Amino acid sequence: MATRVVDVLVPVALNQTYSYRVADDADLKPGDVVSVPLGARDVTAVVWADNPNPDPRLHNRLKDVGHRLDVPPLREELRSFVDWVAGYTLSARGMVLRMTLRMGEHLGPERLRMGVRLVGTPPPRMTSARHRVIALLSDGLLHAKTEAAREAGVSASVIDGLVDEGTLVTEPMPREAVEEPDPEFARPDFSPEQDVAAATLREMASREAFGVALLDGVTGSGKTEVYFEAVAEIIRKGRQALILMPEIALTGQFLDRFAQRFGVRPIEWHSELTPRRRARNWAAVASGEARVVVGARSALFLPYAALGLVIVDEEHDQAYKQDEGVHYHARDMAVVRGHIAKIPVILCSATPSVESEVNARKGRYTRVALPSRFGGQHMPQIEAIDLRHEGPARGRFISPRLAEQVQIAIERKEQALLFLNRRGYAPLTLCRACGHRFSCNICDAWLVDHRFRQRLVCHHCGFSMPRPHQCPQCGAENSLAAIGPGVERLQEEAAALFPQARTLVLSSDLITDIETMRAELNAIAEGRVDIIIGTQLVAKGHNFPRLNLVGVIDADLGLGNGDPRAAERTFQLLNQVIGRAGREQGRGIGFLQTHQPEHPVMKALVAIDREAFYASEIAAREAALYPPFGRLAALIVSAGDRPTAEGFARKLAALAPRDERVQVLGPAEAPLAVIKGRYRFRLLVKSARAFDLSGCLRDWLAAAPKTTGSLKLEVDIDPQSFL
DNA sequence: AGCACGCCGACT
DNA sequence: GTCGGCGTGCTC
Repeated sequence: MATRVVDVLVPVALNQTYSYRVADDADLKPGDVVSVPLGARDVTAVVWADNPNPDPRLHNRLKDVGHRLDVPPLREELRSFVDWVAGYTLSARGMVLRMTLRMGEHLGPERLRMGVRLVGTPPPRMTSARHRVIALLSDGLLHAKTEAAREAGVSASVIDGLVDEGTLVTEPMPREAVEEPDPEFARPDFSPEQDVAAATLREMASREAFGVALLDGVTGSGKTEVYFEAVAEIIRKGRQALILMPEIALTGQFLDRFAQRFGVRPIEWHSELTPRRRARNWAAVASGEARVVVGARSALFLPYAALGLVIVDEEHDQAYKQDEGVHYHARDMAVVRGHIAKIPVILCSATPSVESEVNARKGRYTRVALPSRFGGQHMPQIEAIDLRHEGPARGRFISPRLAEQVQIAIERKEQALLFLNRRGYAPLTLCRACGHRFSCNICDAWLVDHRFRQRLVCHHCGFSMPRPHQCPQCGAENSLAAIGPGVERLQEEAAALFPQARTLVLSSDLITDIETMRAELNAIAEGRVDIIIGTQLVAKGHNFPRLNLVGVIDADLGLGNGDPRAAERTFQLLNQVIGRAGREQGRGIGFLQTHQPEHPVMKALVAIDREAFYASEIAAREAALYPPFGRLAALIVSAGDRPTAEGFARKLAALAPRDERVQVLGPAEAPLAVIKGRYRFRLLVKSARAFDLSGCLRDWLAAAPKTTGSLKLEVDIDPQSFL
C-alpha cells in the first residue's frame, strides 16, 4: 500500500509547499501544526493539503512528518488568508505563514511555572532569611517561587535550600485563567447621536456577515466607547474581537478605558511582549479563551478560534503599512480577512484615508458618523501664523504671537503643546567657514544633531559619530552651525522664553520602551508638565485633559517633497495634533506656523473644512489615476554600487509588459538614493483599478533575470511612502 | 529565512 | 599549516 503524503507549508522564504510522508496511523488534516525536518533542522510547519499523487521524482527523497503539536489546527479561513496575502503582496507563502506562527517558539504544552508550599517543619539550622520565607508561606498556600523570594526579600537559593531540607515542596502553579471581559460591566451613557452610531455597529456585529463600516468621528467624539458596543455584542455572542491600533497608540490609557467598560484589560499583542507572554497570548487566541485582542498590525495574522469582528482604529495611520519583509497594509488586509471570514470590519478615524473616504462615498462602506464632540465641546479654533510676515527672529522658531499664547496658557495653569515632527536638535550641521555639510557616509542624508546624546546621527541607517568641534574639511574651529529646528532645540528655546515652565520632550528616540512612554504620557495627563514638545508620537490616541493650546512649529514640513500622499498625511497629522487641544474644557486653540497659508491643506485646517480637503484631494487622485482610482506598485532595485542597480532596473523596465492598462514609470533614482550603503532605483507601476496588478507583476518578474550578488529586488504593492 | 558548502586572508 | 570571512544555493 502506498504511503500517504501531505503537502506542508514551511515557514521559510518559499512559496511552494513541500511533500512529506505520513505514518498510516497518523490522523493528519489540513491545518494541523506539525514539526517537520527541513534540511539540517526541524521546523514548526502546517499541513496545507493532502497530496494523493506526489511527484514521482521525489519518491526516494520524501521525509516523514514529525509529531503533531498540541495546538488547535489553523482554520481554513486563516489558510486562505495566508494564501491570499502572499499572492497579493508577491511574498513567499512561507513568510506569511511565519507571521501567524510567531508565538515565541515555545509552542505546544505550556511550560508550567513552579510554586512552593510550606509542608514540613523548619530545618534545624535557621537563619533570618529562612524565618522570613517561612513566615510568608505560613498560610500553607502555593506561592510562585520568584514572587515568594521577592516578597520575603531573599534570593531564590534560600527557597531552594528550604526545599532541600524538606520544609517546602515545589508544585506546578495552576495556569491562571484568562479573564473574561464582561459586556455589561459598565454600560456608558450616550448622547442620542452616539446611541444611533452604537446601535448601527451593534446590529452589524450581530449579523455575522461581511461588511465594512467607516466610523467617522472627530477627535473627542467618543468613537472608542461607541465601537466598544460592537465589541460587547461580539463577546455576548461568544466570539472574538480584534482591535487593531497603530503600535505606538497601544497605551496604558487605552487599556484602562477598555477595563472601565469591560472590567478587565484585554489581551495585548505587540512587538514588546516577552516571549513567555507572547506564547501565552498566542495560545489564548488560538483556544478562544482570549475574547478581545488589542494589537498592532501583526495581530491580524493570529489564529483566532472564532473571530467575529475586526476593528481598525486610526485607520488612516501609516503605521499600518509594513515596509519590510512582507509588504502589507493591515487596514486593507483586515478588510480581506473580514471578507474571507465573513465577518464585519469597522474602520475608525477622525480623518479617514482618501481610500476609505471614497469607499464610503461610493457606498461600498457604511458610513457611521459622529460629527460633534461629546458633551457639547467645541472643536479647537485654528489660526494660521504667516511666517513670511510675523515669523520669529533668525535662529528662533517660536513666533511672537505663538509665544504670547503659550505665556497665557501657562498663567492659566493649562498645558501647551509645541508640535514639531523632527527628532534631535537640528537637521543639518554646516561649517560657516567653508560650507561643509555633515552627511552620512553610508546614506544620502544629512546627519541630525542630537545634543542629548552628543552625537550626529543618520536617521536612515543609524550611523552616528560624536559631535565634532572642528570642521573636517577646512579645519576651522567654532565654525559649525546648527541649521533648522528639532524638538531638542525647540525645548531649549521654550525653556529660555518661559524659564518658570516645566518642559518635556516626547520623541521616539528618547523613549526606550512602551513602559517608559506610558509613564511619560501619564506624567503629562496628571499635569506635571506645562509645555510638551513633541514629534508625531504625541498625535496618537492619547488624551491630555489640561491641554488647550497646540502650536505647530512647521506646518509645511512634509508637504511638497513630491510624494503623492504628502497632502493627505499633513492634513491628517495636523488635524490629529490640533485635536489634542481642548478635549476636556472645550476651548482648545491651534496655531499653524506656515509659509503658505493659502495652501489647500492649511485653508481646510483653518476653516475646519474637511469637505474642502477631500474634494480637492479626491479630484487630484482621480485625475492622476492614483489610488483608490488606480493601482500602484513600486519595484525597488538596490545594489552595492550604482551601475549595477541602475543596469538591472533598466533591464526590468525593458521587459515591462506591453499592455495599455499598465503604465511603467522610471526607473528613477529613489528620492533617498543611497540608504545603508545601497544604491536604489525605483520603478512605479500604475494600472487601472479593475486589473490584476499582482498577477501581471508576477509574470513580468518571473521572466526577469535572477538577482545575483548584492542585487536586491523588492516589490511594494500599494506603496505608502515614496522615500 | 537558516544552514551548509566553498573558496581566499591573518593567526595559534 | 588551520580558523573564519561571507557569497551561493538548497531545503520535500
